[in-house]
Order: sequence, then C-alpha cells, then structure tokens
Amino acid sequence: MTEVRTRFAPSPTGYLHIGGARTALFNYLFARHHGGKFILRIEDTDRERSTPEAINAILEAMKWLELDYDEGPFYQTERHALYKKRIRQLLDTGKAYPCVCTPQELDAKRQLAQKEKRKPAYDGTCRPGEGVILSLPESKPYTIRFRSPQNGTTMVNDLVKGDVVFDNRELDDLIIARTDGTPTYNFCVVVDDIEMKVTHIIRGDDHLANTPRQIQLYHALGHTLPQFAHVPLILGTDKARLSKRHGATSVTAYRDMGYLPEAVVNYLVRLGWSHGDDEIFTREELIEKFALEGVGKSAGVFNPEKFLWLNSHYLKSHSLAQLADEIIPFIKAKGYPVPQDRQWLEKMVATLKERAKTLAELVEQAHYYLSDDISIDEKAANKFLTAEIAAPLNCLIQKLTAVADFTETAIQQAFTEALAKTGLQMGKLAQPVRVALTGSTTSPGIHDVIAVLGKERTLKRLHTAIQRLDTKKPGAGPT
RNA sequence: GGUCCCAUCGUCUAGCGGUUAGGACACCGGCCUCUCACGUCGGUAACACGGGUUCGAUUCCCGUUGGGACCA
Repeated sequence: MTEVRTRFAPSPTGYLHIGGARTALFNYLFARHHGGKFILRIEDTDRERSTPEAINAILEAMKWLELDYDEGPFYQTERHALYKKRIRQLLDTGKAYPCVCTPQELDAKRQLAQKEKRKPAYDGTCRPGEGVILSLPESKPYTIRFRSPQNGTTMVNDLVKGDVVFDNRELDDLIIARTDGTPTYNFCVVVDDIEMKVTHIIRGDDHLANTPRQIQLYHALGHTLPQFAHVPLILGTDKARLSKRHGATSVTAYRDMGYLPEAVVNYLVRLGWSHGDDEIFTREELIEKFALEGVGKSAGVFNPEKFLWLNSHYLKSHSLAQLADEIIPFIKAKGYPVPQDRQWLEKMVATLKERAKTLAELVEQAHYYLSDDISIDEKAANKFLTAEIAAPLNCLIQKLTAVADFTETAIQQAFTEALAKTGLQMGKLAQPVRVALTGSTTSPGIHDVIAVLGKERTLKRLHTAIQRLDTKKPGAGPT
C-alpha cells in the first residue's frame, strides 16, 4: 500500500476563492484521512497574471483555515529545469516535435476551419511520421507540440464521475512549450504531479476535459496514472459558476466580514459532500469521515443563509474569552476604543453572542456599550419615551441609585421595587428603559444591559432620556 | 458550434428496485418572554419530461428538455 499524496495547485492570479478553498479542503481531508501527505504547489507559470500579493493571500487564507500542508509550497517558476528535461525526453523519443507554424498561419487555418464548420484543431502540418525525430530549427521560432494519438479512445476512471470516455480524434497536438521555451500549463501539471508522486488528483471538474490530454502525457512520459477525482463546481444563485459578481468570493473577505474559519470549513465541506444526515462536523470528525464516495456529482449553489447559520452556530460555541479576542479587530475597524477591561468585554460579549451571526455583527450590536454617543431612534422615542413614563423612570433611577453592589440580582430587585411602586408591568417599563439605554427597541435582556453598562453610565442615560422628555413638552424643542 | 459533465423541496442534501421520499438552511405558525435573539414544538415544500427494463422504478438503460464546464 503506497502512501496517499494529494496536492492543491492554485494559480496565484487573485485571492483564494471559495471554490479553491473547498478543493484544498477536500485534498487536505483526503490526505489526512488516509494518513498521507498534502502538498501545496503554486502554479505561477503565467507570470503576467501571477503576483506575490496573491501568493501571500493564498498562504494566509490556508493558514487561517488551518489547511496545513506537509510539503511545499513549491513554485513552478523555480522548476523550469525539470520541465526542460521532460520536454527533451519527449523530443528524443519522438513523442513531441518542433512546430514552425506561425500564429498568423494557425489563425488563418482556424478561421477557415470555422467557416467550413470543421473543428478548429491543429492540422498537423509539422507533425512528423511515427518514430521520426526532427532536429530543432535553428533560424525559425518554433513551439514544441505533443504528438497526440489520432485514433482510439482515452478513458478517465474518475473517482467521482465514473468512467468518462473521450475520442482521441478530439485531441489535437497540444503545444507543450512556447516559442520562448516556456512550458505550458497541461504539461507542467503532469510533470509536477509525476515528480511529486501525487497519487490522487482531486480538483474542480473544470479540469475534466483536460484530463485525457494529461493521461496521454503520462503515457508518453512513461508513468503510471494517478487516480482522478473531479469535484463539481460551486455555482452562484443564478446557477452560473461562482464569481465576483455574486458578491464576496474570497476566503479572506469572509474572514473580514466576521466569519469563523470552522464555519467556512464546515459550510464548504457540506457543499458537495455529505455523510448521511450529518451537518455539523469537528475537524477530527471530518478527517475520520471524509471519503470521495460521499462527494456528489452535481454542482452546488452557494447559499449565504446556511453559511450564516453555521457561522452563528460556531459563534455560540466559542468561549467568551475566545470571542473577546476575536472581536478586537472588528472593534478597531469600527473606530471604537478597545476596552482594556477583559472581564467587562467578556460580559458584554455574553449578552450578544446569541444574537449576532458574525463577529462584525456582534460589534455593530455592541455600539451602545462601546460608545456613549448613542443616537435614539425617533420612532422608538415617540412610542416609549412619553411624558407619563417620566415618573416611573425617576422611580427606577431612585432604586438604582440606592443599589450599592451593582449586580444583576440587585438590578433585578430595583426593577421589582420600581414596578411595585408604580404598578406598571415589566414590559411597560423595560421598553422605555431599553430605548433610553440603547437607543432602540431591541437589545439583550435589560438587566444584562444595565449590568454591563454599569451604574454610572446607566443613570446618566436615564437622566438624559428624562431631560429629553422635558424638552419634548409642547412648544419646546424640535419635533 | 464541437466534446464532456450534471438533474430529489427555493437552496445544500439522504436515498444506492418495494420508504407515509428523511435531514439541514430559509420561510410560516405555536410555546418561552421585558424587546430582539436563542431554544423548543409543529407546518408548507421535491423525485424535470417521455419511453423502455422489471411483478414493481426516485433508484437501472435510452431519448427530450434544462443547467454547467472545457475547447474554439
């Protein structure tokens, strides 16, 4: 039994997107499940579009998701000697040949073919006969083409899609090296996967159509085939392949929106893979249960609501200490001063963690804790901060002022007393207080809010609210 | 256009010849309740269509339709 080796091979032309992350995750889980190795390879041969920033973004995103690789990152740009050697090998064995057709000629042929409704495949002008080895032209620019078989079929035994048969007549002679000598994508992939001894190629099914060509290259290079597993793509709500116009698609964008890495992993793994009716998985469970048999064949639509639900689930599962750490960047991003009192911060989080679905949302909801500059919602004020509430509010202020040890039970006691004295129902008093303290009609339990705010800030806001009532008396103040 | 892939609630999916077609998100309603949320209980909702194969098809085969990918 040979060691399972998988790889994730992104091209660094942008950030790590959701689809790429899922591919990486599947490769990671498969390798871990089988006790094998997971390799990271950066396919940066397209120098025009590859940037160091994108490479960093990918590494960062993988780190955030804790998709740790055992080998790599390898960079294709550093492996040119290897590709050269393999091209030489194909040339020497007559499996590849130089082609001196110019782009103009090829273009003309392609257009003609299209006009005559033929396949726009390479016509084999420079293709030598079987076993004939041409010497390389000295004065003309040339590309290297792979001598593809012209008859028979090539079958992909795909672990997800099953057996897929391609007619070899569909495969024209692929260019494996450009006129400047640089190797092309399909060729590099095969060479690298051979060199890295990759046993299972798990990738998006957008690569399925490339696979027969790659299989031919394996044969020509004299190597046995790895296993292939082409996983379906992720679609947007309009069923088109998920792209930027569907909104945020990069992993780091979700991190910055306050999503948790466990939620991202759990959501992505369930998009295209299932294990019975299970929905929530720990990392350990995923490693234990992940299998290619559970991967579905059809493309899945990215569903933001379910993702959000999972995020709120993991948010609730985090400890207060954890969350207190995790929200700090979001507090900063909102421009609030970062509270230094950790215990206080955790108390604040405790009141909000069941109400927020993301870290960012939690901080947004915490605005009346983090700042004294609260704006009172007009509609709420009109409804609840009415003249007749002044007396009960004053009564509550009295009771709260009298509290020495400002604990939740004491606060509750103060409310009970104020209610008894004024004869009001809890609801009648709680809402005005809520509006006075938070500016809106929705918040955590009012006792909790008061406990977090503390005596001083609570009383101050209550007084401010009463003043507001005064200025609202007929003839005074703005509407 | 050519080649290839795919098809169960709105979405993610379970199902691997015989099920009242199950779960999850979302949605709707009840309960809980100081508001909101959480939680909890319940509800609406699907086998794309047409042929076969079979005693019996969601399930197997072939078409049609629809969607997607790749190549150009």
